Amino acid sequence: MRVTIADVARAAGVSKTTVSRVLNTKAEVDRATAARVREVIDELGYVPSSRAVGLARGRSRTVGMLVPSLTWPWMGEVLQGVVDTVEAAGYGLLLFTCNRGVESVEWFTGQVSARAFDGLLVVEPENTLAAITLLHRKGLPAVLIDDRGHHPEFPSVVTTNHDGGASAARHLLVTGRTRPLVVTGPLRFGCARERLAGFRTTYAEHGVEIPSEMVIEGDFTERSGSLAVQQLMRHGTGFDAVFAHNDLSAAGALRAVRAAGRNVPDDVAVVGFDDIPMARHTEPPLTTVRQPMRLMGESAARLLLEHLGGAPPAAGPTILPTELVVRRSAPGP
Amino acid sequence: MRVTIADVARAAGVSKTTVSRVLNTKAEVDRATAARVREVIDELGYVPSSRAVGLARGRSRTVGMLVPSLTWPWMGEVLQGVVDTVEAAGYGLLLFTCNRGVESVEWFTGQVSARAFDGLLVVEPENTLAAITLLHRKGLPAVLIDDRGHHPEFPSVVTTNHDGGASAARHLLVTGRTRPLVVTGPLRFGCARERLAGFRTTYAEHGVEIPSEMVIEGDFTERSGSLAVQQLMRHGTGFDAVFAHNDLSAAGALRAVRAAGRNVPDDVAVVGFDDIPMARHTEPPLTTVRQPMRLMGESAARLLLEHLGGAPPAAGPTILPTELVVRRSAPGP
DNA sequence: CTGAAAGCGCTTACAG
DNA sequence: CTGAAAGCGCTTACAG
Repeated sequence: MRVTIADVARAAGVSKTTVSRVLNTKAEVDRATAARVREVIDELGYVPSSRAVGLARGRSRTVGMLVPSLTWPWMGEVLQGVVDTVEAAGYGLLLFTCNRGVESVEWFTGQVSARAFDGLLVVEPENTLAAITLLHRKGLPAVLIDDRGHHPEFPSVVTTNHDGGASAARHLLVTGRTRPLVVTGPLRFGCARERLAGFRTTYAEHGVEIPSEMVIEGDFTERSGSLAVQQLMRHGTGFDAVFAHNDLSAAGALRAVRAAGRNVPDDVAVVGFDDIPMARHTEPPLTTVRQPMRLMGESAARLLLEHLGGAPPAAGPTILPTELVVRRSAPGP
Repeated sequence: MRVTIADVARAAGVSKTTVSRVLNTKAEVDRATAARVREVIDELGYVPSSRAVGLARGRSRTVGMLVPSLTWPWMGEVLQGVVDTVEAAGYGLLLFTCNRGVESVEWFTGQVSARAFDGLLVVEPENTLAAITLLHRKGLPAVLIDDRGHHPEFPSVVTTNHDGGASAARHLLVTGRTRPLVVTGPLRFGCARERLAGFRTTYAEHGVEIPSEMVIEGDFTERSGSLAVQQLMRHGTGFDAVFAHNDLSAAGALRAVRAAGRNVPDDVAVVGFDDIPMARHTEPPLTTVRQPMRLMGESAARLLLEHLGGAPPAAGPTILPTELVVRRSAPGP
């Protein structure tokens, strides 16, 4: 039925060994023989079975990728960066989600044990970290993307969260905002703590201490942005800016501010984080700290592939810079 | 190093055949023997190698998915539906993109020939259709998602594009809009033609023929929405509504209308198609025809899995209903 | 430069 | 109910 290496060998009048050699371009094959074999391969349309190759070689030329959810606004960019890089290197990408909870994790670890892939790319695993650490210690090469929790045990690709927070602060300070509300991400995440620290430190350097009631912990949802704003208003606490730790909660904050009849940016400037597609479509469009998601995906994939190719695992995180994107919700001076 | 079926057999004092039987829960194994084998399996933490199983069985319990791009706003939903369904059935998902053009297609067809997966899910292939049709004819089970071009040769999952267009028309008619501008998708796509037909027919049924200068072909980009509006305004042609064939171009149209100093929805109502996350964040939020993207992913996956499980391929497309989501850009009467 | 043979880790007739 | 053996389609020492 399907054409195998044996068919090619027979048709070319050589051994399977020789066919295998020209397939893998080993040096020691006679030029004429190689040419003949290649002809037969084309003629028969032969393509080696990836399963058989994988079994014989002990690796599958496939990398796994585990993500918490595929519907997060910036996940597509990360994924695209990963797929492009991985494909260009001749690897396949096996995709896993934690969407179904424990069941997902079990299925996933099963796939690891089954050696379904050679290495793993992980985005923010939250509840899977224990499992992944275990697998990693047992020898599964892995790279973390946007390591929320700081796990120096893993190679990782991260953005400059601290700097990003600082750049938001500088921008707001330059435009004269001295009473900012900060809507953070979950503070158990390193990225949220860093964004906050960068922001706060910069304000402090300019002589402004941000009081604790002006820092409200959110959870990256739009709702948490609205709630934070409403809470502050209820208490009658004045503020002239909002720095939210992602664009979704920034959009929520922005909406709540306007719903309260106050103008953005005249009364309150709003700055987000991420620069998801939506950020250009809020009213007014959102000033935000851009994370290079696609590049992060590419870098992580490259790191993993290099490791799979024999290079030593990266020591320390790869750090990619954020960039402030100024739009009308917080215009320049 | 890694524990194999031979190790289990030895430790349990049985043959590999027997271990394989309990692994695959064949009936003809003695209960006590089976229990002992299972114990050893747990003890040793044995998991069968997916490569070896795949090679021996001739199928890999993996499905491939080919998408044009991962960064389209609704792709995440489709993907999530697919992954959840596929994982729950114990299959892996191998992801491919056409992002790198010809190279991608070659890589992809190579993976097919290499039997890297058992079946294929495809979203809107545009330039890959020839290749996919060939593979399909050669026996690759495949299901199309949101078949843009109408290829009855393939099983597919689609939405009610005609109905969707009709529901947009009814909504606008009920609110008294008699001079609508239609910004279509590329008319080589069946979905765009159907949305247009549904819309036009409904208007015609209510005695309103939409003149051809009020139908402008777009390309699903935001820019094409803005351009269409600007073009019409330049010509001084009056209109009191816009129906755009996706939310991106609807957002562009909406923005252009407002930039021209006209009010949405008072002067011009705007209706989109898709209901991507952004639709809730335009100003004003977008009324749109919702496509059940996640459900489409789930349905397509289920169709493919059934086929792989031995069921005959689905005859005719699976049709999932659209739903009009009313927001402020085109409120109800 | 080339090939026979063993091996990768499973499954599956076949025989008992 | 159980096992020996062949087979899935490759790669890789080893020998020549």
